[in-house]
Amino acid sequence: MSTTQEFVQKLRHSGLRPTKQRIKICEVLFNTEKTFHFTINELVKKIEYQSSEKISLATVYNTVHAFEKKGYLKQILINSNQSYFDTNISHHHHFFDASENNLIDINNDDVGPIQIYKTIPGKRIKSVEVLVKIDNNN
Amino acid sequence: MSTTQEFVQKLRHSGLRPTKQRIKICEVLFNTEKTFHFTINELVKKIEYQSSEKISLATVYNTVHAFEKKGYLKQILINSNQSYFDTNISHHHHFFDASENNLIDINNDDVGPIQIYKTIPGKRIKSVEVLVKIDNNN
DNA sequence: ATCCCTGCAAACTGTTTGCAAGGCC
DNA sequence: GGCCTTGCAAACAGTTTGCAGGGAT
Repeated sequence: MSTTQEFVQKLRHSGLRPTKQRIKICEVLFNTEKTFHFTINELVKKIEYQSSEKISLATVYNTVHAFEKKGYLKQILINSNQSYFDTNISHHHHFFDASENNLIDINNDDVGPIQIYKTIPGKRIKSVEVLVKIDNNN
Repeated sequence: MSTTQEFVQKLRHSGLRPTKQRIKICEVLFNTEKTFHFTINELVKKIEYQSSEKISLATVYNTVHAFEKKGYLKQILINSNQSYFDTNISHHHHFFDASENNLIDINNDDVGPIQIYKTIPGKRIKSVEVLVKIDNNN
């Protein structure tokens, strides 16, 4: 749990003005025990539900992208018509359950070391992400 | 290199009528030495370039999805506003070069065995895909 | 006072759909 | 002939943009 003051500082520290909307979005995103995945639409609904106030769609997009650029959110790499974001910014992997269109975290510890035996000249590895597709067991 | 006859048979065998458009798309997709990645738009342009005839966008979408369902194409799981497809249907992995928005294949042999130490009850692993993000080395 | 941010609507992009005309079996 | 397929345009969904008004410093 964080206080409003901490969010204000966090925003200031990133060069983002602590507006009412951004603070509200911080509360919805970061005032939880567990990290979670969301789409912009889900986030908008969550905001309305939690505060009975509405934040303009464009503002939500702006803010989410600003937070992603600052490293407070990660964009999830699955192919979908909509963008998924993750409040878990630690390095981790995902199960993608195709039968339910559901995404589940896998901790870095739950994946053995990965060897890549191919290199690209002039390029350096930035991250290695594993996507495990799963299915109903029948 | 394949002949038109082989494409006709391939289509027939899949329960798809061998129309002029589908045969043309087969030629563009499968009459190459190397496999490649593409978006629908790139494919449309490639068709126009190679045959100076235009195939309706809706037909290209239909056909690509039909081919994907039949296993002749794979959809690539990167996050982008557009869908990427791959004519390489063998199990393999990808480098994603963020600085150039470029996707490079990694053969299955070039990735060591991957251990997943987490299971989801009632679910079975269908595939494990690795996405290696790379960067300019400076 | 200045500059940044918000909110609305319009614009845009990739994709899907409905339907009439045409092609394959 | 019957059914599938094509092509066009319209519809659709998610996202971005332009701009006027409002808020933060």
